[in-house]
Amino acid sequence: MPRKPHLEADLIRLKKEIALNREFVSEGEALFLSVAWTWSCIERMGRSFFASFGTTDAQFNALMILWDYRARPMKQHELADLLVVNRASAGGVIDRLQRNGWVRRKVDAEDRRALRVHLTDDGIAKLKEVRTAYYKLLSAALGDTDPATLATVLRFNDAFRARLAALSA
Amino acid sequence: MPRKPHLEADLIRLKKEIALNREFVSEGEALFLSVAWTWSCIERMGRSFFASFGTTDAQFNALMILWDYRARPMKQHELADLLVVNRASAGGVIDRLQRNGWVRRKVDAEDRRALRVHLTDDGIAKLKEVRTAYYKLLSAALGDTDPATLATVLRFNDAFRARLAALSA
DNA sequence: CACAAATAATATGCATGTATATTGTATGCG
DNA sequence: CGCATACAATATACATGCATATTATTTGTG
Repeated sequence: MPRKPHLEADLIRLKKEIALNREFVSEGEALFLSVAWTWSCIERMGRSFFASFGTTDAQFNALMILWDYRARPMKQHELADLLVVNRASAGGVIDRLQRNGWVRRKVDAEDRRALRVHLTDDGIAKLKEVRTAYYKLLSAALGDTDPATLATVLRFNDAFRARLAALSA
Repeated sequence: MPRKPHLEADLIRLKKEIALNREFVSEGEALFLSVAWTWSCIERMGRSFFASFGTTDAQFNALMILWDYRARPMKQHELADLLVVNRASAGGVIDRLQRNGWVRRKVDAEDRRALRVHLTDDGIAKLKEVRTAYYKLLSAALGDTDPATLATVLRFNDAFRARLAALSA
C-alpha cells in the first residue's frame, strides 16, 4: 500500500534542500523546482558514475543507440536525431568516441556525403561494461517504488509533455 | 478523481516518442527514460522561452536568486553555491549578466578578495518581465494536474533523491 | 610580526549544447 | 545535360557545465 503523501512536509524539505529564501509562488512552482532539482541531482550522480568508466552520459547514450540499431550502422545525422541533439553536437560526441577507439566512421557506399558510425569491438565491450553497472544503479535508485507511484509519474510526465507540445504549437 | 493509470499505453507512447528500438529492460528503465525525456523537452521549451527575452535559464535563475537575497547582495561563490554550480561557471554567468547591464560587481568592503553582485534597475526590470511570463508558462504547463498526482510526484522525487544521496555516500 | 594555510575570484582546457555558415555531393527539373 | 536545390558533414562562435591551476588577500599560528 502506497503511503499517503504528506505534501506540507515534502514542500518544507524541498525548500530547505534548494535553500529557497521565500515561499513557493504556487504548487506548480514547487513541483517544477522539485523536478528541476531532482534532475540536477541525477545529472551530478550520472557525471561521476560515467566518469568512473572514463566516459560521459552523452557518449554512453550514443553507444546504446548505436548498439540498438547495430543491424544497420547509422549515419551521423540519424544518430543526432535519435539523441535529439544538433548535428554538430553529435559530430563532437562521435569524435570523442572515435578518439576512445569505440567507434569507426565509414563512408556510405551509396552516398559519399554520409558517414556511417560503426561500433568497434572495444566499443561493444565498453558499452556492455557500463550498461551492466548502469542497470544496477537504476534499480538501486528506483528502490522499492510501488507500481502505482511509478504509473502515476509516467502518466504525469506524458501529460506534461503533451501540454508543453501544445504550448509550442 | 484522478484517472486510473494505463501503464501499458503510456509505455508504448513513450517508446514511440523516443524511438526506442527495443523493449524496456525494466520498469525502472522506462521510468528513468520518461523522466530524462521529459526534462529534455522542458529544456528545449525553456531555451526558446528565455531566448525570446534575450536571456537564458542560467541567467534567469541567477537573477531570481539575487532578487530573493537582495537584502544583502551575495558574494559570487555564495551565488554559485545556491545555483549548485562550479564557481567558474557562476563567474561566467555573472560576466554575461554584467554585459547585459543587469548586475554590477562591487568589491566587498570587509574582504577585498570578494565581489558582491548587485542587481541594477535594468536587471530588476528584466527579472520582473521574464518572471511574469515564467509563472504563466508554468501554470499552463501544469494544467489541471490534480493535487493527488502532484503530491505523489513530489514525494517520489524526494525519495528518489534520498536514494541517490545514499548511493553516493 | 611573519609566514603558512585557507579562501575569492579568475584563467585555462575540455565536454556538451545551441545557431549559423561553408563545403562537398546528390538529385531533380528544365 | 547542366544547374538549382537539398542534404551530409564540418567549421565557428557562443553559453553552460566541469576540473584544476594561479593570483590576490585574509587568517591563523608560531
